[in-house]
Amino acid sequence: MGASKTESFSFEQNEMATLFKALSHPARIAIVDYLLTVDSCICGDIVNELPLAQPTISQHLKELKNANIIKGTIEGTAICYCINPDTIDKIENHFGMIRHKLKNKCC
Amino acid sequence: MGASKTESFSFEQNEMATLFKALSHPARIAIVDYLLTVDSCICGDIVNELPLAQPTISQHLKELKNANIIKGTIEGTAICYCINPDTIDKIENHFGMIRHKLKNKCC
DNA sequence: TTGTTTTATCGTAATATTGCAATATAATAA
DNA sequence: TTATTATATTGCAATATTACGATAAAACAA
Repeated sequence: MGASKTESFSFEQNEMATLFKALSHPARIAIVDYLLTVDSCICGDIVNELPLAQPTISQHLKELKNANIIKGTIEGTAICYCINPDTIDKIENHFGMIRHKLKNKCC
Repeated sequence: MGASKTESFSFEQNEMATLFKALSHPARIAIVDYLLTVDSCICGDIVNELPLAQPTISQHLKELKNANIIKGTIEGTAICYCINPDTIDKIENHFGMIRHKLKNKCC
């Protein structure tokens, strides 16, 4: 064993787990943070911003892109990455649901 | 290589990454879901609810506990787990911040 | 005490993630 | 065309995660 038993869980559960997994690394949190501080959706100077090698950043960007947390558009030789607000909405809604269910609970 | 370069990132970035990592597995999402559906904070019949062996559930519960997403109180031989609303708050605040910074952005 | 029930831990195999050097690809410039 | 720049992919070593059988520990009952 060792692999996750994803087939045992619902689509929604797997979907949320995938979103959280994409955000489960400090470098990827830092990338999201950085994309939020720059006013325009600046591209690969993320490599200059973070203490990781270019292939490593590229890999983290790919994971964020696969999870739909960011999207990238080609601009000449560069690629412009930015946050996907729809996915942020989806995560916020999930916590809204949790918050709602948590009302009138003990503990 | 292979280990995360956690020391290269801020406390907050590591903290959020740790929270998301705790939620990055469908079984742990399912545990949180289940704890939200039961009215009282029911304990280890999570084992009966999920298609995973007892040691595996115990391990997942430990990770959720370490991340402060759930807390457990001893009740005789059983242990009663429930959601920690403070941690839910913390995550919601993080997305509140993202939402706020995302206002007036292009892409 | 012994037995029962419930949860945690140990040990280990299978698999996944992280990080980077080397290399490849894509778009533009000269 | 060749060069340059920016990003992606490959390959691999180090490490982490997942899952579970076996076993231990903790709380109570008889």
